[in-house]
Amino acid sequence: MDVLLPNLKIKVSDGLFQIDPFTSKLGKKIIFHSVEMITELGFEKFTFKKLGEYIGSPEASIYRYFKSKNQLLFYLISWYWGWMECRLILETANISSPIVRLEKSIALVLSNADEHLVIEEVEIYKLHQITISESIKTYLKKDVDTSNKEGAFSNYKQFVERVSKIINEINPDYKYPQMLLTTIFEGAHLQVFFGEHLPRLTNKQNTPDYITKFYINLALQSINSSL
Amino acid sequence: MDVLLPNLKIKVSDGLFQIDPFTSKLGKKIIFHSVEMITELGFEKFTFKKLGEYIGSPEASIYRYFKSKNQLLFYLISWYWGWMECRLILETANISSPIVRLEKSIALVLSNADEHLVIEEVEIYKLHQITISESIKTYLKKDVDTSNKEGAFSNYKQFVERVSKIINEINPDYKYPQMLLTTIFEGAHLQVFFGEHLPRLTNKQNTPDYITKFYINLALQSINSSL
DNA sequence: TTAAAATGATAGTAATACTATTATATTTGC
DNA sequence: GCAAATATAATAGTATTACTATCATTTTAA
Repeated sequence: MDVLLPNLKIKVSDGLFQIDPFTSKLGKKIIFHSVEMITELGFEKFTFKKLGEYIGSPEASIYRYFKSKNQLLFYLISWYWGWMECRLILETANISSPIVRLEKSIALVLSNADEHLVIEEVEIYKLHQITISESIKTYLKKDVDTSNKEGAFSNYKQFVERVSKIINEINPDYKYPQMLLTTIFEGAHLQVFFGEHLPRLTNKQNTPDYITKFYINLALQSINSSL
Repeated sequence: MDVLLPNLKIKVSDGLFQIDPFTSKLGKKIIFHSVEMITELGFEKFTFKKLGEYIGSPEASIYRYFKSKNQLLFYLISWYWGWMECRLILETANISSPIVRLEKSIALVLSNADEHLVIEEVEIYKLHQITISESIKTYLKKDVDTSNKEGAFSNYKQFVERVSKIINEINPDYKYPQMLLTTIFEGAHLQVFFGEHLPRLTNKQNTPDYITKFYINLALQSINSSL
């Protein structure tokens, strides 16, 4: 896909960085290696000091790109949803059936990229894992309203919005598209996590796409019910 | 209800405390005021130092009851699910229809208590709010397997288990009761939060119980589908 | 070529999440 | 009622975190 979209530039709200990291070598190193380190350590144990040591730059230089490690995480996850929207557009183009488009959208959220795919210095596979375990934590905070104003969730909202419209093509009277979709997207990420760590909270199956199928069924049932 | 169940003692795994807080005055103060402070400050900005200053005891004394602030949060949320299971048992007793029992179970997760209800030093209303915004964060961590072994999620799993059985009464062939329920419970908490802070990610209605109705419908549709 | 901008090197700060030690209350068993 | 055991208070200390500040040096752009 990097071959197909060579001039792709994912948009991220400018409240999510101090200097656009893609404008310099150091910026790109910050992106690439922060994704690596957060995947490995988890966000909590990740620090700018460790990142600085790893890439051979002082902490202070990283702070010129991102004012806090929270801002960096917002940036990465926002980039992820921007990237997901691109994929969504591509993968649903030229499909007339809204049901099929919805199915593809749900499958997309659960599908990870090839393990070695790197777009714009971003290791997609690792960023997907970060999103699964960290994204929900970014809004469940006391200062969510501030983060929201800085644009932390714009790309996610836009993604949800786009899929909502597909739902309303299927059933124009359906009243809960956003509610249904966030239930599905957040639920889907959670089931992946439960499957690995808390199996009694899910129903893991041998087929690789049981989660996708479950949520596609859930969506279609709800959309077509007379709620 | 405190009148109905005067001898109620909620069980919490003994990996979630160092000394049972209900065995002493100080312990009870820790529980009561930590619930207050976490509600007010959010868990991140809550510290044992602040709590100690507030209740007039040194930090070190609190550490004898809970080895970390994480352990205290696990304790509180575990207590919450223990309490919820009690309510579940009471509220579904003597109801023969499993569909009605399931409906009551879902409604229960979304219903908050009276604002001034205090059981065993716990302000239920505030603990419900803590659970909404903090519980999901407690498992999405790198050390989830350790916390799990310490019993951090036992009460939640048991609650889910109990409701799962109701689902299987409705449809013995249904394969995904846990997956459906965690989707609903976590989703329900999230929609409450979105309704207050990120309205574009939900579909808030004027009726107070629109979330409950949405999830009850979702559950019944899925359980009766031939998935 | 020069000045502006970015980066590096280094230092410092307040707060966090604890641990350790010793003194003083409080409770319990006899 | 009193000693022994136990719980709590008072105080100090540590490594780490999440930054901020300053100034020298390198890189880049006009």
